[in-house]
Amino acid sequence: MSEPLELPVVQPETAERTDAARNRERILCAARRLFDERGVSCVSMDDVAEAAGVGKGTLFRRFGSRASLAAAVLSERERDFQEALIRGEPPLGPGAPPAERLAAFGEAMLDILDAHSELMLAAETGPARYAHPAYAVHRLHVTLLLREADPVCDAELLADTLLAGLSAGLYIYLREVREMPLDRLKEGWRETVERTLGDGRGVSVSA
Amino acid sequence: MSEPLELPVVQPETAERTDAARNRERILCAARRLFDERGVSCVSMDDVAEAAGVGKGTLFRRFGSRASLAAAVLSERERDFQEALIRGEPPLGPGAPPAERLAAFGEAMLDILDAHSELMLAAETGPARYAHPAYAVHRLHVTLLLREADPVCDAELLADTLLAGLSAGLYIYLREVREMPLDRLKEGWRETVERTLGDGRGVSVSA
DNA sequence: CACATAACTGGACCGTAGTCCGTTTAGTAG
DNA sequence: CTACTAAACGGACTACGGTCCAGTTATGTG
Repeated sequence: MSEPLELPVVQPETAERTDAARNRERILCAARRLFDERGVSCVSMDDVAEAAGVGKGTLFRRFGSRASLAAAVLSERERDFQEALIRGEPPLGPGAPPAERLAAFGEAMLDILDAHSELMLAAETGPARYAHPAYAVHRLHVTLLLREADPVCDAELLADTLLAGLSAGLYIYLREVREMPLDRLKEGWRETVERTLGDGRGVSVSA
Repeated sequence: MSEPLELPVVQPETAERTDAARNRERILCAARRLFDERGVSCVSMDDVAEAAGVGKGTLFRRFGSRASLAAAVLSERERDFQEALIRGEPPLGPGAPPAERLAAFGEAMLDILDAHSELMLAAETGPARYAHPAYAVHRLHVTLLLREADPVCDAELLADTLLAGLSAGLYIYLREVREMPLDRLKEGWRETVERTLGDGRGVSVSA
């Protein structure tokens, strides 16, 4: 409690030049539009550069990779989500017991995946997922909840393991290949959380 | 018990022409050697084709993609592993209680990852992991163990979730970026299995 | 305003995975 | 042995992600 966590928000040390800022906006805008129109996988980086009216070099200077561009397009959602985790209403935000917060976290992630799976898949290509600051935030959040609920567990490791179950690749496979409905995935997540944090099965909950 | 499972072994419906078989061997041999010499990520498909003395078209005709070639190179290990799962000694093979078999399964997978992480990463690029027959075998194995240990759980979903924690991408991240030793990952897996299958905490095991 | 300089720009360029298709060859039937 | 055909072959080709660098421009300073 108190100072919840220092978020690893990326603060540019040097202010951006005005033309650079303008191009960043153009690129993000064009990317959002194209991804929306054609589907993420049918949009190449050249397409984005051309639609934004900038050179390819500029595009890659701003957003080092395709995965990173996808992540940038997602960043607003992610900002809202992080806000809800840290300062929002329970059970997602502070106030609820850790097991409930963890359950709510997963369900919220699944909703985001449901809405943006293609984009999130593009954002976690290769090692990109673990390198992204958003992942670090999620990991820290889950780690703290686990540690709070059960101080003796290996929370650091368990957090990464649990988050693996919320990857976009797995989500798309479960939904599209295995044809599981969203509700089943949410129920499964709740089950996993209960089992992981000990839902009191057997252990008297009368306290 | 009795007929354990029908394994989805890929049986070519038409016999391979002798030149085709020869080229397959050449390719596998060259790939194994190059991967070993330079590291998987420093070997291109052109390199493999040239070293094998075949054209690129032939290479892709035999092994539809890079991921698939990597999987083929791994196939012997995988065959031995599957053999051990189905007919080997307990606790990996039949005979031990499901929770112990599941723990042993994960530890064995972690050993394989330890030995072949680069190759396995290459084999699970993109959606390849879930499409590969080996994944189907692992999934079925874990599903059956879960169902046996706890008939009321959603074993199908839980199996995929647990296997997500054994992906090559996560493994490499945990080992190389987070610098966790192999033993810690094994211990974490055991912990996860215990929590998932109820290690008897509270619930009387006297039955 | 003139200058210096650091940041930005665009597009030519590179290596790679994967495709296409005209040519060659293994296997078979007569 | 010859002829035929389906399969296999190989390398030119494409599309894409990502890099490089010579030229341009925004911005602070005298």
